[in-house]
Formats: sequence, C-alpha cells, structure tokens
Amino acid sequence: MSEALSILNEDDLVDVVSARDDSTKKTQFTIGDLAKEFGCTLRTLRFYEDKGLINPKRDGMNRVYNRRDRARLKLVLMGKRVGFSLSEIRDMLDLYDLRDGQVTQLRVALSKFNEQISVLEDQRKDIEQAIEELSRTVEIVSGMLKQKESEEG
Amino acid sequence: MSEALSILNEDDLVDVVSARDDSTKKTQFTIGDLAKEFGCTLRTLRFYEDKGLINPKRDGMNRVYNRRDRARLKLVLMGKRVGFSLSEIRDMLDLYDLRDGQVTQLRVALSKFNEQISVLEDQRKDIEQAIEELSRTVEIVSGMLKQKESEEG
DNA sequence: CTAGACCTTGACGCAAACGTAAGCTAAACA
DNA sequence: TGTTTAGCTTACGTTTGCGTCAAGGTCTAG
Repeated sequence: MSEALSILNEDDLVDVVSARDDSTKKTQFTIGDLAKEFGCTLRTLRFYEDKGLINPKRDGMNRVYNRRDRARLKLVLMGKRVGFSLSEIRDMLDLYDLRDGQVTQLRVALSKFNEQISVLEDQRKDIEQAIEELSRTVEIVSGMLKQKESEEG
Repeated sequence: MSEALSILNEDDLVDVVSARDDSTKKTQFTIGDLAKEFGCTLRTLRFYEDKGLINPKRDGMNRVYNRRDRARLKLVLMGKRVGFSLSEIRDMLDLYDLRDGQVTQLRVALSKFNEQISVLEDQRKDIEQAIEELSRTVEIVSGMLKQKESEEG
C-alpha cells in the first residue's frame, strides 16, 4: 500500500509497473546483455526496436540500452506472458509516454487490463472444457484397450 | 460404461469418438451443408481436404461428403478446440484408419491424449499466473488513480 | 432469357514473431 | 598478425490457418 503511494511519486510509470530491482546499479546495457538477462535472441530485440517497442541510443553503430529501455523490455515480455500482442503492448507503452492527462491514461490502461483479464478467464474456461473432453475420451479409450487386451491376450 | 462396450463393437473409431447423433439420417452432404452445420467456410473445408484431413468423393466436379467424412470433420473441429494442430489431427486420423494392430494404435492415441492433457494443464497454469499478475497490477493502478483523483479533484 | 444460388480451381495475401544466412565492421585477445 | 567475439544491416524464409479475389461452370426458378 505504502508501496503504491511511493510509486505515485515516480514519474515513470514504466518503472512503476515493471522494475522493482535496483539491485543492479548498471545504467548501460548492450544488446547481448539484455538478451542474456531476459533469455531472448538479439534478433528479437532488434525486432522489437523495429516495431517501435524500444528505442536504444547508439554508440556509433552499436545499440546502447539504458534502464528505461530495459524496463520497457521487461514490460514487453510481461505483456507477452499475459497474452497481449506486440502491437497492443506498443499502444500501451505509448500511453505511458504521454505525460499529460495521466488520470485518463490510467483509466484507459486499467480498462485494458480488465479486458485482458476477462479474455484470459474465457481462455481458461475453454482449456478446462478441453481437458474435460479429453479426459472423458481417455476414459473411453482406456476401456476399449482393456476390453481388447482381454479379448486378444 | 456399457456405452464404452457398445462402442467397442463399432468398427470405425471415428464414429466411436465422434458421432453419437444418428438423429439425421442423411448420408450425403454437400460442402455447403457441412459448412453450415459446423459453422465454417467452404474455404476451410477445402483447406482441410488439401491437408489430407478429409477425402470426399466427387459427383462430377462437386464434392460429396458421406457420414464418415462428416464424422472426421467433427473430429477435426474437436481436435482444434482441444488444442491440437491440424497436422497432429491428421496423424491421429491416419492412426484410426489403420485397421490392424489396433491395440497398439489405441495405446498411441491414448498417450497422445494424455500428453495433450498435460500441455493444456500447463497452459492453464500460465493463464492463471497471468491473471494474477494482471490483477495485482490492476490493484496498484487503481490505487494510483484514487490518489491522483483526490489530489487533482 | 436471365438472375441467383451453389459449386469449381488457382493463386496471392496476411499476421505474428521471429529464424537464418550473407556479408561487413570493430574491438580485443593470443 | 590472426582469430575469436560481439555487433551491424538487409532481406528472404517459415509456420499456421485460413481470407479473398479471379474467373469461371451448372442448374433452377421466374
């Protein structure tokens, strides 16, 4: 609770939602660093950049990611885990970047989250039905097997 | 249970697993019939044929589906519902078509079913985690909103 | 005769999320 | 000096499951 309050004093929602780990005090990351840390490929990171999800600076040719980029990446991966598509994630990240009218933005984000929750709940229901259906089939086929085996064996 | 036994006397596993509805006594179906009945498009049915999932006869140019084709289609759609890919489904349908060594085939099918059940259970777990994660976020963001609103309003 | 319904094959398109070279640079280690 | 190591861009390929034309054939009702 007081955590939520302290969160309110951050000016970067990305940090709010995502990074609670000031454990590493590093502020610069190479593409390889992040790939290793998050278990994705370089290709993936470049792809996300291409899609406008992350915008690392450059040192000459080489990408240099700061903590903010890293936080955004974390959000992207979390978003994927919870079933958002990359374009949905991008939209939400863009929301975070607008600095004015934050209340409205929070509301929008909130409703998106709630939407996604009900999508996920529907999915869960489907999966549970599928499990039941398969279990029934397994029962039946098991019965057939026993029968067959006692017939033939 | 006696259902499973009576099932054993069928010689077509497709009918076993799938169709319990002799309600319609029709034995011939057009592509449009099936599309309407199962809520899919003509394209989908042709696609399934292309992929070797169904093999309707022809009346001249036109496809003619019999009850067996219809039963296979039903299996395909059920398979999709429970998360099998079309190629997995095709493999399983092919299994059903081999008439000898049925016991082995039943075992194979059984283990596939069980595999898929555990895949689905994993998926369910992921989804549940995602829901929790999102719910936590909703809590936090709701807190932020209240705070903001009381600040500004 | 013609419009509509229903069917055909063929083939390109698409969206997501990268994989997978190919070919080049630049720094760093032995 | 040579060779890993790490990075770069460009760009075509892959998978799944169809959607969506294009360009017709065939048959029936009005």
